[in-house]
Amino acid sequence: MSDMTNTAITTFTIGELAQEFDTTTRAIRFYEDQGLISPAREGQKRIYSPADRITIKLIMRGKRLGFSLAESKELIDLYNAEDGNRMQHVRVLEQVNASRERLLQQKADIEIMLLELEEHENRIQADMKKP
Amino acid sequence: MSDMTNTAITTFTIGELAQEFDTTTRAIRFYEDQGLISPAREGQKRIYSPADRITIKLIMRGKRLGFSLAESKELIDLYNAEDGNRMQHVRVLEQVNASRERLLQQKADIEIMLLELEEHENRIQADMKKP
DNA sequence: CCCCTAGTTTACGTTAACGTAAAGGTAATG
DNA sequence: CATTACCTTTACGTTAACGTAAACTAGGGG
Repeated sequence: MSDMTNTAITTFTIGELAQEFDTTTRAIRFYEDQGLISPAREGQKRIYSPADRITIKLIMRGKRLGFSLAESKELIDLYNAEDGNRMQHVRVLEQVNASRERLLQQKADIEIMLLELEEHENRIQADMKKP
Repeated sequence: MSDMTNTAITTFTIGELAQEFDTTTRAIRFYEDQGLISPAREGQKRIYSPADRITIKLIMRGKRLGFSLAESKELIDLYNAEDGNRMQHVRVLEQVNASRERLLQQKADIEIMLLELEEHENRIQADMKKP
């Protein structure tokens, strides 16, 4: 154990997170560069908190859905905006709705593509029994 | 009417399709360059068939889901592979399953993000009533 | 005949999201 | 004490997906 004074806070190294999310340390540093995460430092070394880890998880999920890093950053900033006055709140709610609509559109696209895949699969399987 | 000998086949110009799919002629020509479509020609001019139009629709849907053009091309080739022997069929079915799994993963990601958005929205709306 | 619109090719420019290489610091380990 | 395993910064390279500009053609209108 490295430090008994620590109150048992789980932290992660950049290598651990890279492995867990099947990415590279270069990528994770790049996300920091773009302002999506700001891990603590212990000397030179980056120390990632559970919250940082969640943020990376969100980034990866965004990537799977074709979100750009800029878009993911918007979402992250959205969730991190604790200090809201009413003006901010309204804008945040608008952003939430915009994101929701995008996701629903994607969901609809997925349903269509799944149906088309199934149709195609059926045609092929029918084709395999015939000649 | 341009030609009475034509048997009433609907065709499209590149400009029409660019408008319909809210993109540019440059983009559509690029897709051709990458081998995703091969429109007919009338002299120099590209003439797009309904099938070409469907292909472009598929490309656009793919883009909304974060598919690269290479990935969309795979799907298009998948659908266009009418001339299948059994070897081909097996590979096609594998491809279909791979695509399906990807889409299901995306769908799961979307459900999670929708839930998170809703949670966040609730927190904010609760926050707006308090102080 | 001139202009306008819509098409064409060719080619260089641009942005995002890292990859890759170089050069170095640090801590444990044989 | 030298090696190994991770970490660091800096910086140039790369790929995808077009954007943008230049220069040209073809057809219809006034």
